Amino acid sequence: MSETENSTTTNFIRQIVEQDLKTGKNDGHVHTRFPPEPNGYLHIGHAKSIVLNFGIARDYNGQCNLRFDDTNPHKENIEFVDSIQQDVRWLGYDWQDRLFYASNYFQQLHDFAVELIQAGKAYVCDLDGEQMRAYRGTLKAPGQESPYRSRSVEENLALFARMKAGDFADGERVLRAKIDMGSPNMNLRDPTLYRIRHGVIHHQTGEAWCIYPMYDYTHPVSDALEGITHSLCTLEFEDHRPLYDWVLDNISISCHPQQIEFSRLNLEYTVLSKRKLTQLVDEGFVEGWDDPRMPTVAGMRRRGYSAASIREFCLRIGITKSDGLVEMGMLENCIREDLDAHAPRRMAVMHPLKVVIENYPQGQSESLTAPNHPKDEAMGERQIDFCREVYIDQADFREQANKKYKRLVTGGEVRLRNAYVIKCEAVMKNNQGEIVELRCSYDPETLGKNPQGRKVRGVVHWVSAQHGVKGEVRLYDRLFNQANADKVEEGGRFTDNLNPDSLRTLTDCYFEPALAKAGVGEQYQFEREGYFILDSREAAREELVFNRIITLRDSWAKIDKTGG
RNA sequence: UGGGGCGUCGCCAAGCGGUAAGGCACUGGGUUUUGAUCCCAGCAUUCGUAGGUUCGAAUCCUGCCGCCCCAGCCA
Repeated sequence: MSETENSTTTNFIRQIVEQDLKTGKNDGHVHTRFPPEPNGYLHIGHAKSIVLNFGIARDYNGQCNLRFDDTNPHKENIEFVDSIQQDVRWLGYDWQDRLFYASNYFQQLHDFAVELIQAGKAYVCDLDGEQMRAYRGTLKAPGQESPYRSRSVEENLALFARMKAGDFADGERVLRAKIDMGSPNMNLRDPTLYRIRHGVIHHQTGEAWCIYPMYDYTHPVSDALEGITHSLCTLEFEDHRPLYDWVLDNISISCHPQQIEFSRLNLEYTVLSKRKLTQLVDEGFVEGWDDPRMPTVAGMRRRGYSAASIREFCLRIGITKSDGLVEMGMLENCIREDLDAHAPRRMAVMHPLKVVIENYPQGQSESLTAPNHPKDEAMGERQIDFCREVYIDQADFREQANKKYKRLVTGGEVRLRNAYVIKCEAVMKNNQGEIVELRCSYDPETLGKNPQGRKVRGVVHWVSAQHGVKGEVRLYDRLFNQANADKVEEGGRFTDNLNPDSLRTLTDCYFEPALAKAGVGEQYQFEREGYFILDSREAAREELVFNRIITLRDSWAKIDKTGG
């Protein structure tokens, strides 16, 4: 697809980078990083950050590291570490040999902490969580200094060593920065630097450590150690920046990256917080992290979104500091644009209605040729079998309708896509009065050309009853009913907003024979219906199972609804 | 004693003192063996608001209003 990448794309962060380059800051280097915590799967909000960080590195001849911010072992695991790498790669980015873990720096982090203690800028505090909260003050009232704040350097050194040695239980003591309990910025009221965590096996360091550094302390040090020039993060870290700078100003390290914040992505009809996504998975509201309805990279991949379309989306929404709620239509347009250009066309009938073509010889069939793409001849063609009995979609026939309805009506004509024009001669019903079959005739002169003297406006897709392959289709709709899925009534839960009809399964579908050879990861357009992909988890099954990625734009639906 | 941010079309977003880009959505019209695609046209006299500075303000200044974030030993 025509990615706007690196052409017109600019944003305030790129402007800062360009300015830095111009003034020779950082010796003309650009070095970014994408630093996820491995406590869940990546979602489209992460994709925004990935596209930003790796994109800047690529466009300004710099580098971008992948770094796991793995300082809180009991929320993290190796499954997440693996999935994150897979997802970043799938999105099209390469960190080469620069895969890092914050835990790589545990020793250095420790040594810098000792340095802070020696400089009288950090102390061991015995207050428990509740006491600490009380001492911290409130948003409007200053905090009180901890009674342990004035311990001697020697005592702090000894205590910190004992923390590290495992002499204390979880929560018994922490190491704190000595900054300002009266600061209007809560983050500067002697923030915790280290806490004690026993009995957890860290996915990288095992049981080597029982003290773990906090994000606010770890992040600036990790960035500096890696020579990051621009440390990009989301808006909620804005008031952590003074602490980020404090850490680097008070340890013996020369590199001092610039933290720049941008707004996180909010998307209509879904949630993008790891906490909530975790709940959806853990409480069984969805099949898993890769459920096709999930806004995760894994879910979107399984759903059939292309990496290019996700990248394009991330570029189109831009980077700013204002928080917004992006319409789904924006994302949908990106995938439709990509798939329209690249997906081969096929025919599939999802609500079959049998059509018997009475003047077509019994037992006969023929192989018709159909292009794989209406505009791109290079995509070739395939054979489609035609015979006396075919299926069309129930929605493509009405006993009677006004002239706005361009499909088949009793006594009317319609073209079978890539085949002949047929005319409905009779409607067969069962005892309940339901339509079960159509009796039609076909005009043998209409293959590849229009009939003489009359216009046939409608075209419908079809599948040969004799040659078609039966299978399943899963139709996905928005996961939530509310555009702002996070917004809940007093006392409610965000899961109250879940759309009960986000998944519909159709088991009585017919696919044209060429679809039997569909491979994992191949997207198709089922003409007049939408874009589909084989479900990767069901690919081993004998029966075909397709996921609907997205419908085609449907202007008929609007006309029909307004009384067409 | 509160602090930090943000307000430009329905949504996203350029704009950086010289007279409101673009994309999505939407509305018309054309082409079409997909009611798709494609093409063409339309869509902010006005930038949260009230003042001020200026020949000139979305851009600078002041006040007001609205929204978001912060009181984890989470990130």
